Amino acid sequence: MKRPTIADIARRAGVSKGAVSYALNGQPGVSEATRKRILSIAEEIGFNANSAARALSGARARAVGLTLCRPAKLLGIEPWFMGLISGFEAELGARSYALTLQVVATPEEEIEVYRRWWGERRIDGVIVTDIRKDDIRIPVLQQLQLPAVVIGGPGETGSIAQIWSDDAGAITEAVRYLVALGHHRIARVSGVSDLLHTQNRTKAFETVCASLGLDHARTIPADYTGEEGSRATRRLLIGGDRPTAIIYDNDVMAVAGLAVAQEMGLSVPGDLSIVAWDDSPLCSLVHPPLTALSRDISAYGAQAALELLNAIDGRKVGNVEAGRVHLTPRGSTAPPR
Amino acid sequence: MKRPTIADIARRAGVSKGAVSYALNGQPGVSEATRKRILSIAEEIGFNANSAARALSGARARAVGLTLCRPAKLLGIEPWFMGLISGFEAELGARSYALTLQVVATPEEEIEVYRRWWGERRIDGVIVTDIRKDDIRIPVLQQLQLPAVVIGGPGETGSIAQIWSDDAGAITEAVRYLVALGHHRIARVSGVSDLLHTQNRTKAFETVCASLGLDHARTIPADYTGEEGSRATRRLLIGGDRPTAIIYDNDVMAVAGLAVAQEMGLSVPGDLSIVAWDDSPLCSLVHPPLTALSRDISAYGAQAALELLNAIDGRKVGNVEAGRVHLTPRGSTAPPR
DNA sequence: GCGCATCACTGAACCGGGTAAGTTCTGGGA
DNA sequence: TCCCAGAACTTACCCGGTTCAGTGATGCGC
Repeated sequence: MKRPTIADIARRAGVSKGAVSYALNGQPGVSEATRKRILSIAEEIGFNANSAARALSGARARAVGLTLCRPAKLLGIEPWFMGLISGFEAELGARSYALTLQVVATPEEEIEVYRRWWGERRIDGVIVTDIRKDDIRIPVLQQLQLPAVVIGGPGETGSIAQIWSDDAGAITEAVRYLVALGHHRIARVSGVSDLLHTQNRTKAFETVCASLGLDHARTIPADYTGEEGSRATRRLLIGGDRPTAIIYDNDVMAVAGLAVAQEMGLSVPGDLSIVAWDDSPLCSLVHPPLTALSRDISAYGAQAALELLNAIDGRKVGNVEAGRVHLTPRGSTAPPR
Repeated sequence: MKRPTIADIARRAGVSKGAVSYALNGQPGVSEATRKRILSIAEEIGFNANSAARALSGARARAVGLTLCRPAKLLGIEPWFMGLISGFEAELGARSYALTLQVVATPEEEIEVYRRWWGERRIDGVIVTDIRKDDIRIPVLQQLQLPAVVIGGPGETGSIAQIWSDDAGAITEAVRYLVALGHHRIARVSGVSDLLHTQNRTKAFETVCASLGLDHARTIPADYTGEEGSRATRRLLIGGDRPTAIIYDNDVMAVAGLAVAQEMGLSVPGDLSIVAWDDSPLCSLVHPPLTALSRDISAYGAQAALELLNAIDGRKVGNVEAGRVHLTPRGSTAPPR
């Protein structure tokens, strides 16, 4: 089956290629009558512009790139990325931008992918996640002048757009809630510690605990995986002055922590209260369902995509705060016995 | 920063564009010495061929497409797709093929996306999942002559390559194992019932139960979500002759089923044994860890990508059985009390 | 009735690689 | 010495859109 081109349309409409191009793109230069005729022919023969030809002349690939830099094992189970991806799609799909995905192992490899994409003109911009302090990807993107949007922060991203959520406010709310329930010994199991948002959360956690006079507050670093979540939880629970509440930096570690508590014969929430960061169906799936810090990840992704499209179109972009994180109380939190 | 082109290389090497193209593609027509010189210049200035230009002349986009047709909520939590994606990437990345993703709501919309991709020449082939009986996507792909590989089955896909796993054998093994433990009342909570592999599993489940003389065997249809998993489990457990073992068609429903059992005060595996289809970190995360039907999803994806690349290159493709599914016993199965 | 602006369109160049066809040069055999 | 084969290139066109300069035709004001 032969793919129709604008030349086919031009022939049938009895006009030149140029006129067809103007008509299809809503440019001035053709009469309304001709435009209608051309559009109806295009519709009739099922015309879609060849993306390569368009990219070659117009310098717009109509695609954006996303790299996933997490071990495959974790990628699968963490709802975060898929939520983000659905959000992107909502905005991208509406403007028929494609999303190109690449799984990488390290930030260095990620930079290589950016360079390759840029050289190949394969994408018009990238979405950057898992931002670190003094992230080595930022200067490369600036040097390449590759439009980008950073998810996470707030941090220093120079001229690059940024979407972030108020992690400090959220963790403060969670700690205050636990204290209000009567907890005094609160611990936290954190995600990968060189990520910027982990550092922001840790700082905020320490600040609020200090201000409330909680002496036993401490953060055990982990890496978002269930294994590390279990290990950190065991370390916390076998100690003499074990915490009565634990806040986990993601849902996977929280579920793992719940399993450890059950395995040790502790009742949740009687002996231990659990709060998960990032609500997902996983949190309501287990028993008891987990109290969580919820945010609309999909909306977060949509907002990021929109910001990136703005950057690609050369419009002004900024430093945007995403929708609020709010606490969703469920069965895993209660006053300590 | 200007992107280097073959014209830049040609100028620096003192040869024509054509010679550079031959050299870079390993074609005959240039001397070994010139080829080396050209390659080293390309390396030095960080040349990457413009994918649009290449696609336009060579008619190869060096990208493959994948559509995800599941509600966003489920997409996030099911490890299956992300596992598959990592698998694809392993093969695609090695040949610098890109993976283009699109989230869709219905098979009809999926067909629209295929047509658009085809018209835009954006991709060289597609990976088709969630295959149904008399799937409406198959004839469209054949008509467009769009290279494709179908994941799932076995079923009728005509000339299109297919990767499938022995679901019938796996469910037979699971039932035999439960019977060997002493279970007689075994139920199953299935996935979306018009999917081909669900039907294959249901048929095999009925066959093996009949051959073993299990009268109480029954399948409750669900849809892979935690909500439906819970609902089906409740229906099964409140009945008079409640099953002593349940097999779930995915891990998410199995975890939800475990939570329902705990909520109803039933002990797992004392009062109820649970088997999950598709092992994932989620299964080892909960307490007790779930006995699962394991398969290497990532390898499954890699195999599919390889088969698709073969189809794109016009090589013969066939009907491939993926690695075996095997039973991984964990804490959620035991003899009934 | 003339000049000029505007509209509607055409023709051709262009983007950056791929490749068929043509050209030049070298060396070996008769 | 001449001829021819083959290597090592160059030239030029192709892919399918976009865009800019140019061309008639029309309308409008004076």
